[in-house]
Amino acid sequence: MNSDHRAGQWEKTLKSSGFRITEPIRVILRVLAESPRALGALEIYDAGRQQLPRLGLVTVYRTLAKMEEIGLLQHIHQADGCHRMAPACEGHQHLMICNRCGRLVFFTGDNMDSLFQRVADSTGFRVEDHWLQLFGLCPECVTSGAVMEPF
Amino acid sequence: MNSDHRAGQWEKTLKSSGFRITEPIRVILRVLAESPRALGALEIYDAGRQQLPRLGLVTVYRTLAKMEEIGLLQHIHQADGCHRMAPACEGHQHLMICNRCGRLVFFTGDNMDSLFQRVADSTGFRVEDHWLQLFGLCPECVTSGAVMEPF
DNA sequence: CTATCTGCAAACCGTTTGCAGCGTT
DNA sequence: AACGCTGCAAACGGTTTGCAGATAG
Repeated sequence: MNSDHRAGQWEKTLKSSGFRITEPIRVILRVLAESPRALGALEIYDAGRQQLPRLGLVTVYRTLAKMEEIGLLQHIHQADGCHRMAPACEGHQHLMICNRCGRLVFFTGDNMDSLFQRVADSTGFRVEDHWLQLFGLCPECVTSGAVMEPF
Repeated sequence: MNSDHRAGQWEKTLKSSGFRITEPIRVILRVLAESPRALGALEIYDAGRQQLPRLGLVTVYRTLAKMEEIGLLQHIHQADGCHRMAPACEGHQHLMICNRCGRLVFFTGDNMDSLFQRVADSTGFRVEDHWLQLFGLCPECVTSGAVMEPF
């Protein structure tokens, strides 16, 4: 299964970064890897406690911080705030977020460099990094009907 | 002066949206209009108290909320959080943020539609909205030397 | 065996709310 | 004169820290 594989990869990277692998961490990795959408710390905590009732919210925060630190996760910034986490983009990937179900879809926006070059030429700004997110409807929600409130 | 003009425009829009114009609000508008970079509520509070010592932090929050509600301001999402506010983008404008001094530069990214079309075609995702921010060095910081920590 | 990780409680920080009085309109 | 706006204090929600005990390596 794909999410098992992702969790396994994350575990390996954490271990090789010098972190110890414990049961709470394994549970958190599983919750994150199985979710099709970005999750807040409290959501991870709630889902995780179904597998490991003694799990603490603090452990969730500390694990998320480690994973973000070594580039496994990223904060997702949405209109309602910035507390959800998702797998990090790789290479030139960017994120699309479904306004209806919250599903994340990664895509590769390869040709932004010409835009950046144009902007740099016309403003004198030296572009070092960029941040692009698209919002809309994922294929499932396009076919299944009307637009609703997020989540 | 340009920032006076901007503050005046904001004041007019607030008034025509049914809000009353008071001294605290005028101070907050002035602080925002004069800043070349995005400001957090506490920063606005501190700057505002130099003009009006009895200004309350709560009033800052309430004024920012009104201004965001009627489309005058936007939240700026940066690596260190999402608590700073800046003038809203107009039309097809996007934002560049200087990694060194925080200066905001607006630019018009007119030709993103073809990218969105390509992404929509290849993923089935219906793109409804997008969000693009560039990070780098503003012209002043490019010429004045090395990259430093933000702010 | 030791350093790291854990969970709890409490601190912390940015933001919001209840309220009585003030000031715009 | 009426209603919105103000500032204060206190509540609030999300996140972080101090600590003593548990556990991975």
